[in-house]
Amino acid sequence: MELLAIIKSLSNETRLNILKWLKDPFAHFPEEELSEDTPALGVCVSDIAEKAGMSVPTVSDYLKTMSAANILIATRKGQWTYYKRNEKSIQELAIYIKEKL
Amino acid sequence: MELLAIIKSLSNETRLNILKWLKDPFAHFPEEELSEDTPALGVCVSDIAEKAGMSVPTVSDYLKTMSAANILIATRKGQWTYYKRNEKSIQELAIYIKEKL
DNA sequence: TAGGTATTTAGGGAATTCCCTAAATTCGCA
DNA sequence: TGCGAATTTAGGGAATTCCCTAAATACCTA
Repeated sequence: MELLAIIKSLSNETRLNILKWLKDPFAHFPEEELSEDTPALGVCVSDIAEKAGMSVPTVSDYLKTMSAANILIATRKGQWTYYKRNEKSIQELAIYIKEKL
Repeated sequence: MELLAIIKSLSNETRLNILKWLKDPFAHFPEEELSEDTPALGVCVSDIAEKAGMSVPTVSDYLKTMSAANILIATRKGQWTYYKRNEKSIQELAIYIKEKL
């Protein structure tokens, strides 16, 4: 648990929004971009960039930062990289703040 | 709960340390600087700056940011401003992350 | 009211973060 | 093999954050 790295990875409005959107992709991304694999894989970079209204490279880097902090999980599948939340880490963060911070 | 403001107020190593030090002032500040009022009031700016090894104005500003985010509580007493943790807000943060983020 | 101590406000240089475009890389498929 | 689509890497201008010194303010006490 690198608390500072996690907090920094969340200290930006867009990145915080991404985390929230990924909590329920079906509520936040166009249905035609999603599939039955979405719950297991997450959402691909370009769909997240589109939703964020930002360039793909910027969002790619944001997602990389968040998975480096272990708050997102990346899965490469063919030419796509899918990102989903790391629910375990998010719960650990909550517990750390509650008990240790 | 302004989540982004709270996270930003914690996204710096020194500020995060301050929050941890204030969890147990008697373990982190010289005894002669503390008193029976410490648990109720917290620790004054210059003692925190000294512990952090940073200038008083810098730490004063950090503390102001953290109390603006409602994560610390300031009490002015004479010429001193004491800062203590806002345990309620910290618990709310943990709960928000656990349940809403 | 004058002087001393604690803090805050102002101002600014250095470092970091934000977020873009261009180029490079990765991978699927004809 | 070669083209097209998705992503990542590189490079950099603009904005923000970091954290200092100097000056101003607040408050106490003689």
